[in-house]
Amino acid sequence: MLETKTERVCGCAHDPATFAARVEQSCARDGVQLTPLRRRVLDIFSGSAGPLGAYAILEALSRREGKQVAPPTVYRTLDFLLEHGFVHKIESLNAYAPCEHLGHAHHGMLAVCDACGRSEEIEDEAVMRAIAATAAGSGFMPRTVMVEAKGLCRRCAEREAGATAHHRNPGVASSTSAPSGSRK
Amino acid sequence: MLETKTERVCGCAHDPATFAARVEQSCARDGVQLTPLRRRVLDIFSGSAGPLGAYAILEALSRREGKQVAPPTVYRTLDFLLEHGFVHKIESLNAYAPCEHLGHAHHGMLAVCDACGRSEEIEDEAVMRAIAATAAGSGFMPRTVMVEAKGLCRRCAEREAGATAHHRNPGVASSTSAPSGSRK
DNA sequence: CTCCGCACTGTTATAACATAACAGTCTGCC
DNA sequence: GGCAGACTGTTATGTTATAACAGTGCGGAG
Ligand SMILES: [Zn+2]
Ligand SMILES: [Zn+2]
Ligand SMILES: [Zn+2]
Ligand SMILES: [Zn+2]
Repeated sequence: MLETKTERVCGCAHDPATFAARVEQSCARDGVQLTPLRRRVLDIFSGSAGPLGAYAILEALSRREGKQVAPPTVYRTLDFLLEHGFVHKIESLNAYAPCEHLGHAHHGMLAVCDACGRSEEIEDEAVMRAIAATAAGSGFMPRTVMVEAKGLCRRCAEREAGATAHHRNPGVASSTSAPSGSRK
Repeated sequence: MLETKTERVCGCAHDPATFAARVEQSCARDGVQLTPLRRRVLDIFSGSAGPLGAYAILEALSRREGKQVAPPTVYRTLDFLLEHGFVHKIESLNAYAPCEHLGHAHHGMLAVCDACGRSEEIEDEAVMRAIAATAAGSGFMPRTVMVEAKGLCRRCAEREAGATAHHRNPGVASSTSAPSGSRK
């Protein structure tokens, strides 16, 4: 919610605040039906600093609508967004994150920060080629491939390095827990 | 349960039937405590043709013990096996599979067959190097990496190719559902 | 215009996956 | 004996996801 715009190699703007608007344009262009409900869920993603669990979305939605929303409503919306590649599921977190590379037929590697809970989607043509090659070598024909890494994002890694340099702090900065409805 | 021994590049025997015995040896060598309960769970893995969900293990265990077993019993056993690298969790399936590369400090890619439900663990030094490089390029410091592929294993791919060649069968061979407690 | 199908949403109930918290047992050590 | 630690049992509950069916609104065929 504090972070905006980070430049990447691919050159596209990943400003979370404009995520919903960009998806909206994409839908208009492709004749895909972006209903009010779906749009509200996109807004919720736009306003989040990290991946969201289905039930976190459910709560945000309930707050926004002023009345209780049921799980299938959320899961159906997520199905729609997943099918169209507007969001990705992070399996190791049971959470969902907005796609940061809308439009590219990217094959993304998801990197999740253990410290701040944010996720980022890294372009990785080389990784996917390596995986395809390895799979082919064993006779396996992949249809979908998922790569998820956990570790420290640049910001958190730098902050931690600084902390240890200053006062030899052994405790990990994990009091800064995940920003939104996911645990583990 | 029908399949035995498949030879791989790495040269180690992956016979599921001997999985429990091999883990047992490993524990004896390392002074790790392999209790009867843990051993029974290993046996259950040995007797399975594919990944097992926690509740599938629970049921198998309950049957074997003759009395109802509770979830924590299973999850604690799985924790033990995971910690020691004897089994892996397949996040995209919420299921667990025996390690096929006991002993190697492997970094495995898990390949799950959509048709027969089996999983295999493929060695992939190159993939892990590519991932590390990609991550480094974006400033991310990975601690753990997960690679999961879904598609067709060699056997199923061949069978399907044969089927389509013979009578132009459009229906996927998905009636041959997953072998054990997992869906999706 | 009417009827129908289709896409979307609402609602209730339940399935599937996972953990918290506390109690009991056994074993080895002081 | 008394105690600590590792393991297991037990009860209850939390979290994630889906099944099944009902209602609504809209556009096109007849
Ligand atoms: Zn993406
Ligand atoms: Zn971070
Ligand atoms: Zn392994
Ligand atoms: Zn197969």
